[in-house]
Order: sequence, then structure tokens, then C-alpha cells
Amino acid sequence: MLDAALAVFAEKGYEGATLDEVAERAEFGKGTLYNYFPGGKESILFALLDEVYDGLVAIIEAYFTDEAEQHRPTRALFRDFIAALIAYFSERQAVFMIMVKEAQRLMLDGNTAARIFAQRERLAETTAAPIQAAMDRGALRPMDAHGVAHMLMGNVHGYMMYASCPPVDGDHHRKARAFLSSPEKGADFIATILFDGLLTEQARA
Amino acid sequence: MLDAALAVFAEKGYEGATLDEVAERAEFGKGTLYNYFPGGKESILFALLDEVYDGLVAIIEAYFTDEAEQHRPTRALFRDFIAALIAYFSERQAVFMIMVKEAQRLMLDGNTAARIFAQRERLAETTAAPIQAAMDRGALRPMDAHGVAHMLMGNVHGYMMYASCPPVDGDHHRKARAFLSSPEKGADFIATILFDGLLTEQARA
DNA sequence: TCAGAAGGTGACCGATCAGTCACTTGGCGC
DNA sequence: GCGCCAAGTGACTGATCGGTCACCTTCTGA
Repeated sequence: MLDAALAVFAEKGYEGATLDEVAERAEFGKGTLYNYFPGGKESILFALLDEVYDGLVAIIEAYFTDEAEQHRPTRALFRDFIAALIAYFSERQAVFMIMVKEAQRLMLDGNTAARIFAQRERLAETTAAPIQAAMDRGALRPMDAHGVAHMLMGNVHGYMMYASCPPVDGDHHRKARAFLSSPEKGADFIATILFDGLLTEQARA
Repeated sequence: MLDAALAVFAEKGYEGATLDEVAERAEFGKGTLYNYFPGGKESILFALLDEVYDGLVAIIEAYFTDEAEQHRPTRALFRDFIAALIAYFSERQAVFMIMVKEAQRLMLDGNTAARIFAQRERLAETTAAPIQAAMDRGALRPMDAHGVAHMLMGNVHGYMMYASCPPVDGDHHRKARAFLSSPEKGADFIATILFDGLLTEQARA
């Protein structure tokens, strides 16, 4: 049932989606929706977002607790983490769309901001742990690990927006974007910027 | 009149805003709105977004063509550019909200994606020029300047989302976020990540 | 076999709102 | 002062949609 809501909300957006359509997609009557979600349309959205964030937290935790990943070089560890996130979103366009269209909107709305922000904190917290560990062992610059985690997620988001947009007519950057269109290439791109930095060696002198 | 639309759309979101409210805020009758924007609600939104993007392109161009800025060290130039962007959005919360809530949504909607994406390309193009110049003179790593420009804008967006969110109850990161809450601190944070890179010197060996 | 519960249903209702249009207002030329 | 046009107006309408509820259809257990 939440799968149906995911598909419809992702396609039409929360406001544009009708419960009739969600019900039809779920192969239930509209009344049944209200048996499961007495809170109505909004509670369906929140349940959906909870599920989406739970899924994300789960794969992040799984990645960083995987025994094999534990003792790899820091840069390779995070580069592949970024690749895994990009692959995850690429295979789940609807999940990505919900997060962009609805979660961002709700985050900027006073009534719902706290709820969504708490979910994003969970995400950031989960990602911040291995970042803090890498800082502690001297592999990463000592900074606010929590803030770095937010920015890392933000970079993946930015990359997905950039990469997933349809080519514009007469777009002379199509080639450049195609270059970035695999999770591996995208992860290299982001990792180079974030971990190596944009400055050349001589510019640092 | 677009100012009124900006305020109302930013507060309630496009779908949630009513034209009655826009008209009231603008101190016009609803019919007058249709004299100016025969295309109705949607054409008001597009006119508004055009204005928003024009304003952004203008300040970016102004920053990079300012004579005094021309020959500063690359890192300082871009660090201050980031600070200027953060300050711009901080002073114009409504502009930021429109871009997050509506532009992002429209970018992921097949019918309107091309139009919004073209505007973002203009932004990226404007920012890409000085980045390309810095690459050409060997100050920045040779990469896809256009992609780097997108990621830079994305980082400012990510930072704004992170910084502008209201503190959550029991949020033990409030202090960390307060640390980032001035444009100067935020720009230092982003510039360190993007230009210097997260890896420590010894981890690069 | 039947009573009753649990789960499912969709026609209906009331509220909302984008868009319309017959009308008013005010200012300008003559 | 008058005619006329441009600009402005808001009550109205038709469509849409969230939410309700009286009813139906299993299923269970006695």
C-alpha cells in the first residue's frame, strides 16, 4: 500500500496526487486506505517518509558494519560508499523523488520541519560515526563530523539532481553529463572534490 | 506583484497558495492578476522563477566581473564567493524557499524540467567560467568545470538547508550548527572541504 | 447453519479554489 | 462636462478531491 503511495506521490507530487489514484494503484478501495491510515493523506506521507528514511539508514549501517569494508583505506571506503548511495538512488528513482519533492518541502515548513529534520539527523548521525572514526585515526581533517556528513549527503543529492536531469535541447554539455552518468564515475567525481580538494598541489604552496 | 507571489508561494508552497491570497497581499483584485498574467497561476510561478534566477545570475556575474576581485588568490576568491551566496540567501529566505520547494519539484517533473533546467544551466555556466579560468591557469584541478559549478551550487544549497533548520528539541548538535551559522563560518567550512579536501596530508601519501 | 466480527468498499458530501466576466472606476482628450 | 478607453474588481461557477459512512463480503467459531 505504501508502495502505491510512493509511486503516485513520486510521479504527481503530494499535493497533485489524489487518494483515489493511490487506492486504485494499491488495488484497494479508498475507504480501506482510511482503515490503515486513519490520519488521512498526511499520515500516509509521513509513514512513507519514515519507511524511506529507515531504508536509507539501514543500507548505510549495513555498509559500514560490513566486516570486509572495515579496514580499507579511508578514501576508498568513502568513495565506494558514495557509489553505493548513487546506485541506490539510481535504482529507486521514486525514493529519490519523494525525498527531493516532499521531504525538502516539509523541512522548510514550520509545522513539519522538526519531524523530517529528526529523520535527517538519524541519517547524518549514522554517516557521521565512520567519519568521526576516520578523523580520530588521523585520516581526515578534524572538523565537525556531523556537518561533514550532512554535506556529503548533500553532494550526493546535488549529483543526482545534476545527473538525472533530461538532456536539454541543444545542450552542449550532454557529453559532460554522460561522462558522469554511472555511479562509479559519479563517485570518482564527488570523491575527488571532497577528499582530494579542488586546489592543485602548487596552488596550496 | 511578483513580490507578493514570492512571499505567499514561499510560505505556503505553490499548491498551497491561493490566488486570492496573492491578490490580497499584492493589494489588487484577483481579476487584475489575470490582466497581468493571462496564463494564470502557473505563469505567475514561471515569471517569478525567471526573476529569481535572473537575480542570482546578476549577482554572480557582478561578483566575478568586479575589477577588485579579479586578481586575488583563487581560494580566497571562491571562498568569498561562497560567503556572498550564503549571505544572499540568508537575507532572502523567501527566494531560497522558492528555489528549494518549487524549482526542485519542477525540475523532476517531465513537463517543466527543461525550462527550469535551462535556468540552472545559466547559473552553472556563469559560475563555470571563472572556474574554468582558474583551471586553465593551473590553480584548480582540471575537471569538468561545468559539473564542478553545479556541485558548488549544490554545496551552498546543502549548507543552507543544514544551517537554516530550526533546532530540534534535545538536539545535541545545536552548538555545532550555531558554529556554522554565519556566512563567514559557513563559507570557511565549505571552502575547506571543496578546495583543501577532507584528507589529511599524511593520508594522501 | 448462522450470528457476529473484521475487513473492505465506493457513492456521496462539503469545502476549496482556479478561472471568468459583467461591472465599476478614474483619467485623458476634446 | 462628456464620451471613451484602460485598468481594476470580486461575486460567481464548475470541477476537483479529502474525508465519511452505510453497506457488503468474507471468515470464524459455536
